[in-house]
Amino acid sequence: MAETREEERVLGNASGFSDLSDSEFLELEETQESCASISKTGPSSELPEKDGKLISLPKWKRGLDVSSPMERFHLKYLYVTDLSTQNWCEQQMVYGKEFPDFLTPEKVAILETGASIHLARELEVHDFVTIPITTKEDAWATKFLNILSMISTLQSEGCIREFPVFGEVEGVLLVGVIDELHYTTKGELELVELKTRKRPLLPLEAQKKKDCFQVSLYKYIFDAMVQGKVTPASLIHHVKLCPEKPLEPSVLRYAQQGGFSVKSLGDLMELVFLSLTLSDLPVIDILKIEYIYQETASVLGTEFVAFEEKELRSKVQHYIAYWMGHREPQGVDVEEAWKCHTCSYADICEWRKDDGVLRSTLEPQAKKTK
DNA sequence: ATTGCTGAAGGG
Repeated sequence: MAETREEERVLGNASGFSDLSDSEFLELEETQESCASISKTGPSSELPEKDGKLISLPKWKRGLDVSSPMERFHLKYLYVTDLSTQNWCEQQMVYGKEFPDFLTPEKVAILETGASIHLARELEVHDFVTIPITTKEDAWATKFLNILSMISTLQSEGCIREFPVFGEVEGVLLVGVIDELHYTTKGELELVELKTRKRPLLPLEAQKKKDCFQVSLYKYIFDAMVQGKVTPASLIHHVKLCPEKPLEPSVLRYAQQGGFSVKSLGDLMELVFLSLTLSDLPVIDILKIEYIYQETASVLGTEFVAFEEKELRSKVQHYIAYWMGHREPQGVDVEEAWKCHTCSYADICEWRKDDGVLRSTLEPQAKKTK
């Protein structure tokens, strides 16, 4: 059941789209895979050498490099979880971008278990239909179709899962997915973020802090979307989308099946903008995090997060400053050096070696300049 | 080739 990048799932019948059979899409999917597979390259081959030295970029690119991390990593946007990882340890997040797939098998297993629990919950509220896509315009169009159907499901049935959000923050586009949105019996819009845990223990304060930051960021972006602050133009600019580029026929057909008379991505974006702002969607009233034990699914703890916009904004400003190249990345303070114990990059971490953790123990006042 | 590019989250 491996999925490829050339296909994209959209919501199935449960959400108001008419009943196109899965088999029809599956057939298309096979055809697509066979012709697109050659263009697919493997994961980055930039791995640490045996002697422990890192090779991140070819030598010719080093030294003269004055570009921002956004440019260096060829990023058009960031994920919400990039920033929450950055909240945990900025240096670790940077290594994660430089050397993806650096996780231990144990960690991978925990993450996979978490992912499958999330998937099972998503399947409780809607089905998947597979649609072949070829361009990023197709991918975004599929996302928009999902948003349109989810808005109507939320307003009619009161609960949706895996709602995509995006918006420009501090000059950078942030993209993410909200686990769950539902109306409470009091009619308030509540966000739920589910966190599964390997061991039946409550999260540490640092973990909670990071998760609170994550859900606060979701609210910030979602609210901006329903308030009309996220415009098609901004998205086109950041993602460098071509709103007039022809969409894959399968995507167009699916849009029409859903009753959306759009002929281009541009049309679809306008429709999403209108739907977001004119569907009487409220801002998010309640932010809730639920920690559950992976093995039994029993609830270990529930956190209600007080949304502090100013505090959130100043954190985001600080994080984005790194991405824009306005400051160097930093690792954790010595008080949080325990985080290094479970970090995949501890062995190669330059922050640990020189100016980071040790600096604050050895030379609390005077910073050494390299 | 000096040129390019992205399901997001997954847990600690």
